[in-house]
Amino acid sequence: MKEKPQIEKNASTEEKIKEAARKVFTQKGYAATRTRDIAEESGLNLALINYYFRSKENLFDIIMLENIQLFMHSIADILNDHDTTLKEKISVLIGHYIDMLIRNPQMPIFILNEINTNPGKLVEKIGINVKHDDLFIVKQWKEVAKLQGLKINPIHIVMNVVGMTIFPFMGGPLLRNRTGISMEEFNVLMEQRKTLIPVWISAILKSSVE
Amino acid sequence: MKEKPQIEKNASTEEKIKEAARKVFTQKGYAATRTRDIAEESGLNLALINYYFRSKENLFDIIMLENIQLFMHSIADILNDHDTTLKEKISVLIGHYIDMLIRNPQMPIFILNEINTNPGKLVEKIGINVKHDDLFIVKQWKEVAKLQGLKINPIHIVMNVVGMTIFPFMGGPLLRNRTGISMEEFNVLMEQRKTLIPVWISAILKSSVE
DNA sequence: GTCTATAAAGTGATAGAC
DNA sequence: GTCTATCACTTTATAGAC
Repeated sequence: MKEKPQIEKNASTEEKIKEAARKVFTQKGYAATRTRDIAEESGLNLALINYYFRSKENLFDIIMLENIQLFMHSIADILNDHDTTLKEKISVLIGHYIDMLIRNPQMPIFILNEINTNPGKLVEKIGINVKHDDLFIVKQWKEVAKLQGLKINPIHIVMNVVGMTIFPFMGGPLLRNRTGISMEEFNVLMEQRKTLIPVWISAILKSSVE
Repeated sequence: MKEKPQIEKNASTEEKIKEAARKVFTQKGYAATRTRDIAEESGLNLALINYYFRSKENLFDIIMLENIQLFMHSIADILNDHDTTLKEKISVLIGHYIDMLIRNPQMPIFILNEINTNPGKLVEKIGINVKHDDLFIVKQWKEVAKLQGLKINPIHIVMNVVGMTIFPFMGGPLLRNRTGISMEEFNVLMEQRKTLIPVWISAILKSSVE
């Protein structure tokens, strides 16, 4: 996996602007960031932003699309892997996301807030490009559900996995403020959750037999 | 519990502005809302906003403080109730929040986003005003944990309860878009979760004995 | 490609009439 | 208290020199 440096020294001007924009947009949101902020953050001139990207909105769209692709990246591959069990898929997925969220803790709140603020505009850009029913994990779910007699809407399980994985990062700043735990301690807890959440999901499934 | 009408017809001018501001701020966030939006939404004049509230920021602070108080309201009472068990407290809390979130689904993303955007400014205003260790629920947790031999940091349980309860509302717009389920169907799922989440939490606790 | 200067449009806030 | 008109300032975007 390619590591992305905070501000690459010898990057092209275009790339410098994108990196700066990614940082500022993610931190302050679209409306609150000024093109001047991006220029300052990148150490470049204000006019260059329009020279390379034509407009603030266009630059934002590019950044956001990349963010979303990063978020969706490899999900389909994981969910469609024919060589892993259902449980294994869940574990891999959770580990994958927690790793990414430790590096980019502000991403989910940024993405969800922009979706919320601008309903319709962003949602259509998000596509796994795979029909749900074609995913191997759906077949596996149906098998397991039948075998174990699970009486539960799988959407609830999805909500639980995603909520338990992502939410702590969204509430992190507030939580750390209330409890006084440090960023390092917080990340240790998140690392623990990589192994804990799959266990909890198993327990939830066991409690959902009729 | 007092029901709050969307736009009260015979409300005072001050209250009309507050209602409009609450709506627009919650939908678009602080930076993206213009005082003109609030004026238009309230059906009143732009100048009245400054007449009654002096500035956009001051109005926002008032709205946000009320939102946070609504969010925190009665939590301490529930957590400190000497007449309910630990499990009952969790059930009451979840039901309380899901009811509120069905009415105000955008609230969490709004609040968390503003906290994220403006670190420090809002966090200090949020206070349960009760020392954690004084809460009766903490005592109950310790008892239960000792009795059942629970080996788990209670912060994980808090994250799970809050994440499973609140996150679905934050991801709701995206989820509905991807799955095609309607707002009504979504709310039915949320109603189900009032009883399901407590069961799941029990299952998680059972799986956490050493 | 990169910069300075400035146009063009928006935005929070207020003065002053009613 | 409420309105219209307007000021003062910010912000995006571009023209034009280098």
